Amino acid sequence: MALQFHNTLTRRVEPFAPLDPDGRIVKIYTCGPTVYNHAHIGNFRAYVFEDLLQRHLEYRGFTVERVMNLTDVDDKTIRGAREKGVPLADFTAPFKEAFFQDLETLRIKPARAFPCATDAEHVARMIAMIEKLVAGNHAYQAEDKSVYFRIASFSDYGRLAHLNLEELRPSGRIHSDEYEKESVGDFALWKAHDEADGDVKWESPWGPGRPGWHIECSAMATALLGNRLDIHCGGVDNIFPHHEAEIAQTECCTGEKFVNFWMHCAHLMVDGRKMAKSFGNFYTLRDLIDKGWRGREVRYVLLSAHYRLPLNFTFDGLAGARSALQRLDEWRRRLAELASAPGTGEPFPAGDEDKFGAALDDDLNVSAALGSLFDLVRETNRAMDGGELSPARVRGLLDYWERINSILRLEEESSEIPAEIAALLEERNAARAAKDWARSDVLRDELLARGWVAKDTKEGTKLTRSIT
RNA sequence: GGCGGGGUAGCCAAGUGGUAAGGCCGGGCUCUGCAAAAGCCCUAUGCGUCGGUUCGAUUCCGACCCUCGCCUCCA
Repeated sequence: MALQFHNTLTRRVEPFAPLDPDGRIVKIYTCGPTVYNHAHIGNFRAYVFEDLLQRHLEYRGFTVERVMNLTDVDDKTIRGAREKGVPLADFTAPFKEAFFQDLETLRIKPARAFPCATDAEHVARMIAMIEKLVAGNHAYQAEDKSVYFRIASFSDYGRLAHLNLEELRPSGRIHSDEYEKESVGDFALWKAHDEADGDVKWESPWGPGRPGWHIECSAMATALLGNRLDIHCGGVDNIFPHHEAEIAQTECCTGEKFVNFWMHCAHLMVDGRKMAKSFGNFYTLRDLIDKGWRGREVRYVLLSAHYRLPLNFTFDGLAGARSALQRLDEWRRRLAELASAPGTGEPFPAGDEDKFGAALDDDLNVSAALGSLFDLVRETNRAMDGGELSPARVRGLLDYWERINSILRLEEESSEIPAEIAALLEERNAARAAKDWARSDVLRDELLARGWVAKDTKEGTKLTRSIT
């Protein structure tokens, strides 16, 4: 099956082909976090989905150029800095650093660039774009000195979200100052400085102020990737208004179609309901790590359901992920032992029977892909039990695992056995050889206390790290 | 009110106009000094409800119920 993805613009699954005339480079822009706190696992669902997308494209031979922005100026960051009494940059810096650590914990491949909204060159570009929009009659300065995009000037506005602008119902999120706009749907490109912003301001042709949220993505995406993108990702809640606004601004500036494929992932829920601090079901990645869960376990949970379906996150699910991963670990370890003798691998899968890759080609059907992997695990375990797997075949299977793991990145943490642990193991082996079971059991407990599980198998005792 | 996701075993979750992948849990077996671990095997006459089309519907059509979300700075 040819590679195909769901496109929010058309609400259809469409064959994917990059803009690159050589068909090699894929340009992706992904909306990143607002750094006013630690990102929560719902945020990371989107980033893990984007990671899966990138890695699968790479599996298929594309070179992915991906950019992810960091929003480091907005109402929330300004408020946070004020409450703490520190400059904005000092307030956001630790959250930026934490975010990068979290990406690493979840084994998310870093983007090629992580531009920040406050980067001088990007602020300059935002201002330049706004000037162009004003000159082109797509934007205007209102009485409150802010500059707004005139949605009436862009006939496609509402196309991505499939919203009929006449039927929009006012919500509580509209601020009182917005009646200064020509239309209630007009959104801010440049926000005039006010008291609450403190010293957070940039000079502009419209007076001091700061960029609106939407324009930052348009400026940074076009600056780093060009006027046209292959794919733009985000959570479904970004469809409207954020991505709608991005299309309007960017296309009015460039006169070109901004994005070919819009891909949005559904929300994460926790225990069957929206994650919210008031429900007591709000978790950052750090909360889970502190509870003893591993990054790859969280990654597995976030990865294992299709990205366009709501994902219900539970601790039962996390425990299930742990068990499933151990099954994969054990399988890989068995293969590795059987493959230890040198030799040539027998290519696997034979021909084009790559069910795993084929499933992902179909709009990242990761559930089907994992299903095929576990089928393979069971079949080959059975063959290994019966001693029917040749070393060459085993090496081929290991090679296949390496390839699909370049997408999944679910391998176990490498665990070198420390000398003292090895010494305890030696001692226990001696006790067992002497059939001194009491001593053997004491040493097993000792190993366990130090975080290692001893398993006596017919090939001898094996050590693995205990969980938590 | 408008727009859009979902409802498949105890839990999570693929999928198809022809009789339900996979994972977790549970049960059985094997291995084993014991234990643990691991491996194998088993586990939905059923796919929200009610109608319709069809030789045949979980799949297509219609109505309805439930649930989650978006509707102007939430991934």
